[in-house]
Amino acid sequence: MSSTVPRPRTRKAPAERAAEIVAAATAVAREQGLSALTLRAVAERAGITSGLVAHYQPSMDDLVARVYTDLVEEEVRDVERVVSAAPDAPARLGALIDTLMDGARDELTVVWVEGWAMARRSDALALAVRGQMQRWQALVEDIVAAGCRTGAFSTTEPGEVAWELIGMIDGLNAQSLARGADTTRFARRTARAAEALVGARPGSIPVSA
Amino acid sequence: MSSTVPRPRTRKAPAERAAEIVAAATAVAREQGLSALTLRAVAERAGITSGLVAHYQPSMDDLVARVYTDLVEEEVRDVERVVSAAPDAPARLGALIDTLMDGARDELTVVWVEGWAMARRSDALALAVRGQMQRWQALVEDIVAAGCRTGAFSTTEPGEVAWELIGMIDGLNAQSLARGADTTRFARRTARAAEALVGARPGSIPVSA
DNA sequence: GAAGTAATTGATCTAGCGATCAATACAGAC
DNA sequence: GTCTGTATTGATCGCTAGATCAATTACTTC
Repeated sequence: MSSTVPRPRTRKAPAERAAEIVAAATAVAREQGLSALTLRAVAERAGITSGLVAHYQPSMDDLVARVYTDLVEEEVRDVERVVSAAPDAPARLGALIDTLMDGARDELTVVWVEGWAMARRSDALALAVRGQMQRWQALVEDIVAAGCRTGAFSTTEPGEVAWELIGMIDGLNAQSLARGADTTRFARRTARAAEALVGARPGSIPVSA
Repeated sequence: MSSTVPRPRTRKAPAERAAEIVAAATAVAREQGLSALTLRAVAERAGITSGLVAHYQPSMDDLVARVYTDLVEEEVRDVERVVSAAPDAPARLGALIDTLMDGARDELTVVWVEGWAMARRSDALALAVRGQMQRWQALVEDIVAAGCRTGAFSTTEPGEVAWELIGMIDGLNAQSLARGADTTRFARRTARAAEALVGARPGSIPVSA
């Protein structure tokens, strides 16, 4: 029976439509993870046909990489803003630990855990993941290097320490995701570990949690 | 043309065949990751039909969970053996860090990164992941608690510290996997962080790397 | 107001997934 | 040597994925 009523068409400028599609994809990824990014899921979210999504996106792999990049970039900017509000290097490192472990970022944790896994089958995504990791590393290295100049920290390898700090925090977030536990209670202890890594006086990195 | 030559049949005892299938699946997972565990991939590896794999495995989700459990359990036993060879708690913690970060476990890192990601869509796997995480935690907690009794460590929460140590190490391994970098160079620094966490004298946890 | 451009649809193709099952042929019991 | 139970095959179903494309229709332009 119900001879399908033809879907009303809304014709938009290519740039606008393309932006909408990326926005829809980003929303899907945020809510359901990167692996939920299918041609059809994005289309439904954007209120269009899967064919149109494909028309604007040469391949799904590319879209996934793009969305990953966008999401993480936004997070890095957020954290950058929070961190730069703190007065000195120890306070900044504390603020970094606080924000990254306050449990308000579970959606993003899902995104990059899936990103790590999926990157093994997608060159585009692998590239994106490596690129965003370097953003994080640069952000943290800046803080550590600044602390060294002040004399608050004393490591001779801020770059390496930065990698280690990120790895630690990411690992704890991923673990909490898998366990369904809260990351917050690890913040204080993580600050102690961070002091050892950057060579700061014990207790000099403040965390609020 | 080529009327397909019928495949020769080898009839085996159910228990034997079942074991073969699990073994084949484990091999596939080790070499290509958990996400490569398909009915057909396992069948090809075992030299049988996909139908037979399905016959012995009620569902693929279960097989994945089973393989995950087997692989991680084997790793835990390996590490347990290595660790118990060390004379005291600090040496054991050092040995733990050494083995887990010597780069010889990349295949396993792939397995549990994928495990974390896939667990979100498979209850059976989620259960397995949580179970194996607790195994790890128990192993590490034992070491930390022993160190506390000796006086080498001084934390009042060995269980929590154990979770944190595991999270750290896992995160660093996952990061190295994604970056294509070597984890080994983080071992020494990780030992310093571990000392801060367990409350040990700086430099008291030995690492060989 | 007409014409042409191109954004959009909807149907379709191929591929791979887990799962199911009638038919087959192997191995052990007698 | 024969029989019988069942391990095993091979074909198939239903589903979802990415991708492609002719047909359609909504805009812009003149």
